[in-house]
Amino acid sequence: MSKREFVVVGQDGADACCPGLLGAPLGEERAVELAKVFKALGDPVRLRLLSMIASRAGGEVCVCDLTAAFELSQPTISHHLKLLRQAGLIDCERRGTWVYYWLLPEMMNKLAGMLARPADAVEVVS
Amino acid sequence: MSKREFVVVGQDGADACCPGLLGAPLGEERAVELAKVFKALGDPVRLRLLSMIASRAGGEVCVCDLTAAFELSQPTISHHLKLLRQAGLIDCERRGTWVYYWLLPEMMNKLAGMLARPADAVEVVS
DNA sequence: CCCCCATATTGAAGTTCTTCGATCCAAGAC
DNA sequence: GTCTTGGATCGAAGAACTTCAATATGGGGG
Repeated sequence: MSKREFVVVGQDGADACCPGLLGAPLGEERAVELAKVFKALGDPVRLRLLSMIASRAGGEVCVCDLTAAFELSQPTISHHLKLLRQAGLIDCERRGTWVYYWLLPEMMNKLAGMLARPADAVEVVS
Repeated sequence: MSKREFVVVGQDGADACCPGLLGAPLGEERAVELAKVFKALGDPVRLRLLSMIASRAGGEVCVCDLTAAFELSQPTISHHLKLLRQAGLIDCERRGTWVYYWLLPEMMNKLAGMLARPADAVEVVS
């Protein structure tokens, strides 16, 4: 067994996001947090929900439209939306009878930054 | 229920990657494929493994080093490495007694591109 | 040839995830 | 107030995931 050790760089404060996955070994805490978000993306239904929400022109989608787009029960869609919201990927608001969801681009940018190679990661134009 | 429909743009051929999550609603097939990759990233152990592999200077890591870095059994690490490999994120080769793993940057770039906003997505400098 | 070491595979136990039907809550219409 | 409709929550069933001990495989060394 080649005796080399891994120096962990991770956890540089609550929201400091920047070494990325590819720059230095991830600390366990940060890995647990990041994994929650990727896990939220790890389901076809949730990916399609997110994509529908993100690509809608006005920036907002009514739950009724989302539910109608799948052959799944309404509670199931509601559950997936909840997971996406808990992952920090979307948010919602009730307006009268309907509830509208929209994308939170910060989290998407953060993830994209984590995946990009260190050289490319700098470039997240907001 | 507001009667609007979603036009699916998805599946533009095997590996055409480009509308991204945020540009147009994802087709089911593409969602299923993408979800597999994100699911592979949705576990803290696998995230750390990937990060260790990606950040290692020489570009390659011996399994023995990876196994030593966790308090998990050797079969468990082996299983996680297999999932990462099946997701197209890493590859490996046996050289004598040891097996070495390395990152496949194409998949990382593809994912980063999917998450980036359409405007930003163009910029994957190889 | 037989033994040893590094990984992979198998099989099983416990946990978590996905989904549903049933039910509850919020808000508008009457 | 009562009714209706959109959406969230609850509880349960089945599938999938994580982990381990045991075992198999592949190569080098004696």
